[in-house]
Amino acid sequence: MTSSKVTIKDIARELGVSIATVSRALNNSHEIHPETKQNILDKANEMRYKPNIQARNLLKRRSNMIGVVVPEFVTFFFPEIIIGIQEVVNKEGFQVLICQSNESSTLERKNIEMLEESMVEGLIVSVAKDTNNLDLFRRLIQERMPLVFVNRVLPELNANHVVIDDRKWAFKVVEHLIKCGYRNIAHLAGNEHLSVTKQRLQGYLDALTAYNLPVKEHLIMHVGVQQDRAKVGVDYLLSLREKPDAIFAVNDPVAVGCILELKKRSYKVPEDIAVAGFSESPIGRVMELTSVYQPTFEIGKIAAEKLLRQIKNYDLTPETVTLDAKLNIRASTIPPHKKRQ
Amino acid sequence: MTSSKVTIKDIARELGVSIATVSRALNNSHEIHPETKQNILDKANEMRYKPNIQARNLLKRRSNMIGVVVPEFVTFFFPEIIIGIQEVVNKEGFQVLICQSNESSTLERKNIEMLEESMVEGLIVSVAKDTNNLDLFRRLIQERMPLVFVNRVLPELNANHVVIDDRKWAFKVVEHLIKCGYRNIAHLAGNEHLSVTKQRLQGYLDALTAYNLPVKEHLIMHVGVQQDRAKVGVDYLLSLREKPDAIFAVNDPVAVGCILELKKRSYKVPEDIAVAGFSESPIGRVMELTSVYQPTFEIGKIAAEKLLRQIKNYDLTPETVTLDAKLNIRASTIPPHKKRQ
DNA sequence: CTGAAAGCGCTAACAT
DNA sequence: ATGTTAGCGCTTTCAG
Repeated sequence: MTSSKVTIKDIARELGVSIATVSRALNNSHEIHPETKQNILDKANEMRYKPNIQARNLLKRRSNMIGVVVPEFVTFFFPEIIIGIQEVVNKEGFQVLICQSNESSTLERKNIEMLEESMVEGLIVSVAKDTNNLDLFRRLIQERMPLVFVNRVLPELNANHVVIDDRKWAFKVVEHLIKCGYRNIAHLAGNEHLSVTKQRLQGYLDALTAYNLPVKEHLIMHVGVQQDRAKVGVDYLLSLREKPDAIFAVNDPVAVGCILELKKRSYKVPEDIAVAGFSESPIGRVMELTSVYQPTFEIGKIAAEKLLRQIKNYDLTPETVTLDAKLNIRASTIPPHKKRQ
Repeated sequence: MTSSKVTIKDIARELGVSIATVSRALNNSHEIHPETKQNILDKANEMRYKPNIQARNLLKRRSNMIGVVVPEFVTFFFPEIIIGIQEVVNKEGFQVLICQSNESSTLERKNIEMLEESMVEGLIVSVAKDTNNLDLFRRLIQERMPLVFVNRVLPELNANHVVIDDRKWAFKVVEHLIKCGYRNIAHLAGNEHLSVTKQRLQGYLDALTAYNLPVKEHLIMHVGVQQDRAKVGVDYLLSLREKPDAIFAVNDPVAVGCILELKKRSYKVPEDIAVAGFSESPIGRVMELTSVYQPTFEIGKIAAEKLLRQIKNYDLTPETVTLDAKLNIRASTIPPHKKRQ
């Protein structure tokens, strides 16, 4: 019934040749008579032969699979990275095993262990929001598992990283806000361990300093990276005596959450409070949210290329690739006619 | 270096036992002395032994992998279905190979062939918008490949399907519009071959008929399922002498596209034209779009369960599972105070 | 309770 | 150009 029952042995028996000859025909070796080759190919086709990859993989000690672990894949961001990855590795005959850690470092660990058991030849990882134990990754590196981090990376590790310059682009966002005349700019930051959180916060601080604005600690709050976390941030900021006139959120989900919360409280964006995000999302675009566009496909592609090179043992020196990005200014931060100053 | 170099042979040699004994210990067989077993387990641990799944799979003629092919996974919908799938099959020790056809039946075919080559034990598929050649699927069914369709199904095929009642829920959407007083309800339909297109169109027709409203062919247009396709639909509908007062779009992306296009032309939603979608999306929620919620996780879970049962040969009679859904009414269709009538 | 041996499907020397 | 043979790492009879 199932076609995968047919093996080269069957073809060999059927044609009265040896399995080696069949194998040669199937792998179009040159050391085979064209006629026998054609016969075998025809027969294989007729018998609906399908090679058993597992046998071949066992022999070659390969699996032709890589693993990808991301915090989630229900929003566009990681899926787009994954598409970039697939595009590159499929072309090289690799399959991709995709796991989502659901922002839990425990599940992340389990995923990675599952992927190891599945014998993936390499791993592309974007860590969960609470990942701060690096032992697992240290072990992987020590065991020479090809490994590339994307977006949410672990700079402490001597590994491959593919990122944008979060610090620089956060600076640009805040600089834009300052140039629009906003002076009391709050920052809703992400989870403390995350590389992107630290970098974007630093960019925010850089910009204030560069433009001689005071850093007000009470305008900075770590709320996390998810949309529903915006509420506590907005609640807090609006409770201040001196309310902010702009909010720079760690990412688009939080920024979108802010806009919704502000609207709920009848604050107008940007008239009363401007809002900017990061890692431009489709939903942010629809809401006219100022944000930083990340080249997601490109991130995936570059990460995949680096991983393949590592798998093939080309270059083994870990390296950080920093890709370009773009600040897109939209209605959520454009003040109506020289608002102030 | 690489831990996966250690085999049961190595452990056996190290301990002076046979590989059979090692195998027994590792598979906690009962026919082994507890002490030798413990020794072996300790040694395996010490040597960082990792079983070679491929060898085991080869022997057992399994792969422990299933394939999933969806049109895309950058919007929430299919990712959520996939999460449901993973949840079920991971628990059973299966891995999931995910492919996106990018709405192309050609790529869909390639994906499926790639998955076959990877020796997946079953397939969960949601077809591309232009899939109308069923030969590939007929072959799969004939070759007894376990197969479940979700959302975009092929009713012509005697296969497993997991869906909601698109016709019924489209009826409910249009019924709601009618009850709100809208009388000139247009339908922007999807690609003609798609099951969901046909069903939702039928539900639209059902509702008009049920409420004794005339079916106006010129208010129906097949535009496709992607957001950017809304433009041609809106252009057309607004060019009519008798413009519609409501639009029922085949899905949320098209509905969102409509709202954006209407706003661009200074039409107010819902005051000038109401808009309803289908398959509620996060972006739709933010835009206050009336839509039908689909139980995405559940769809994935049920599909996975059916597939596993097929793989294990439990029940082989193909079946269509119809899950419940929910109409969520939001601002995009609520007329301001008995608008008309 | 343990070991020897066969074999899953395939490739790659090594012969012929 | 083709066949023979030896495994890849593992499980599983079948003997002892």
